[in-house]
Amino acid sequence: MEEKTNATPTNFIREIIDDDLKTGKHTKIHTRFPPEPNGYLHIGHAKSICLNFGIARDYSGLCNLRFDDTNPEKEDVEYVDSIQEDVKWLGFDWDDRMYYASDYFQKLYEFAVQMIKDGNAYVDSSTAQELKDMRGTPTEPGMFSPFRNRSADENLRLFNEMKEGKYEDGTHVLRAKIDMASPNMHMRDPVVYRIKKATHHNTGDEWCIYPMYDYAHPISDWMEGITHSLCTLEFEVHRPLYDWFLEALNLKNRPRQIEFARLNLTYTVMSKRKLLELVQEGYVSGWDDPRMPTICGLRRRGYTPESIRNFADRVGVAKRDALTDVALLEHSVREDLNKTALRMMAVLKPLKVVITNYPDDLVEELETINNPEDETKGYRKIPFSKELFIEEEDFQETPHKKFHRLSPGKEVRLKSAYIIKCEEVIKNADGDIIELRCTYDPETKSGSGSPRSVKGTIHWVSARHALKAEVRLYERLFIDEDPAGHDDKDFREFINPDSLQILNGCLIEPALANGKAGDKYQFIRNGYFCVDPLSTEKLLVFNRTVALKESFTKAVEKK
RNA sequence: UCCCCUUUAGUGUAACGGUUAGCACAUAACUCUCUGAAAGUUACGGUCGUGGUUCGAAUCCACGAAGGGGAACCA
Repeated sequence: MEEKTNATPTNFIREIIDDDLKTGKHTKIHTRFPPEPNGYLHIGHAKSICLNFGIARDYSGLCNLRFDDTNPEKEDVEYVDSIQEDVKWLGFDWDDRMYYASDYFQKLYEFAVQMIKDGNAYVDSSTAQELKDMRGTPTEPGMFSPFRNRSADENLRLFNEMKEGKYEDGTHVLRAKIDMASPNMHMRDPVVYRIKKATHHNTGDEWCIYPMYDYAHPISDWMEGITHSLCTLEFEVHRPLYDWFLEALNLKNRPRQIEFARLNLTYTVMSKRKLLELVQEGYVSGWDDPRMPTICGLRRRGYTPESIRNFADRVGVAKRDALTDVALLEHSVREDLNKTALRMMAVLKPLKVVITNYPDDLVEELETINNPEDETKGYRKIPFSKELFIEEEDFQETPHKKFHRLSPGKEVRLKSAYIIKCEEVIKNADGDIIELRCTYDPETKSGSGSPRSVKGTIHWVSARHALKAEVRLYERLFIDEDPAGHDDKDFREFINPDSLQILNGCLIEPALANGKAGDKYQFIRNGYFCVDPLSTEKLLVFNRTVALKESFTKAVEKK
């Protein structure tokens, strides 16, 4: 369990850490995963979680979970709960180091007072619009606010009054005094505190002034003893500010911010706003819809934590914007499930087969292996009888030349059972095939050592013993590789109308009767499936996690 | 328009001045198979461009191009 054969590949961040360890800059590595509790975590967060917690694990360091909750209007406990659940589910543990940026509000306030005393911050009483107007543009420097030279005493008094709730939202802000002419807009006297008379999910009504991210983040990192503060590329231009606050407050043992490219996956969207729109506008059933790239969606879809961690390792970490092929994610689950999932017989689109020469009332209990990749998973019995169901598409009346399943006069092996031969095709008045009449060769029972072999082997269920089930097949949610990547088109235009297909008449082998939510199986020759949380004894519901790779249909389709 | 970042096969990533530029996924072919899966073998295919430095450049420099980010009292 401990030693991994497939070690996490190195990356530029690990190289920086190696170097910091070598030079003695640090002796212990400390990272953090700092989500804002304003939405559900998705696969992109999983990358960050695996990076931060993975580094802590590999360097015998620590990784904190910290809720970056400096904006009460957007945050909610619903999200802090789901985030904890998802991080744990992914297999990571923050021990007792779960923090909130809001835990630091008092300290943050004191540091702000210090900055005012040092002449590094001032209260600005301009309106938001005036602030915007004075900021200038990327090509033109900003202008000094008329409030920029208020005395420290006046600033202190005003800032305290802001805190005491004397002023309304938007009437004053605290600003860092930096450089209104900086080519980096973030350095043009950024807002440090704003007034928000809102109830905070953690601190309630204790505060009515809230620190901005740019200010709270470096200090929170510093207070937790973070050595490497990893974030995504869009914060690159914030780094000078991050460093500026640490410098202005003369803090020692400073954390270092390092940016990496966020994860993008083909055929999906990753922004919280877009995911929210998919939920709110009813394109999906909720945050945990199995088509969603959210952690809870992937979990419900049947993805395993192991497969997501392996995926994150394979994706790697770098600084260039990338669009990762979702096939890599799918490969990661297949790889994991192939080793762990029990094989089961399940017929999604049933076609009746009657074995005419099989005794009417005989039921044989045939033995089959649970997972050929893992002998220790053992064997089980499957009932076999005269009337069976096979997969509709495993029969072709006029077979394609390379088709080697069942067709008139041809033979096929029923997995773990017998070789059968199709003798007669029964059709209804409309000409639809409704039944196949076959004969079986009693000498070919599985495990009997029969020398006969046929090209095809198909799965089946016994009509009398099969259970009914609902099976949900999922396709990609979007028909475009990069639905959010078109300036001229809304991502909704690329929604795949056929991303969900519900099959109602599926028939599954009786061993599947007591599957519990989340149980994972391979339905032989069909794919990997898991029991949906909404599944009941009365109505078994399965989600297809991912189909098996299928070279035959692909080859045929190409012709 | 100004600032910052990035650029290696179809995709993702490695190589840190000296390797036939590696690995994974994808794709294709074959072998095997009581899953047309898995497994195994093979194939395919790459350093953004132009100059320069150097005995030697994916790697260093310059210029250019392309992509991304940046002007919330969001994170």
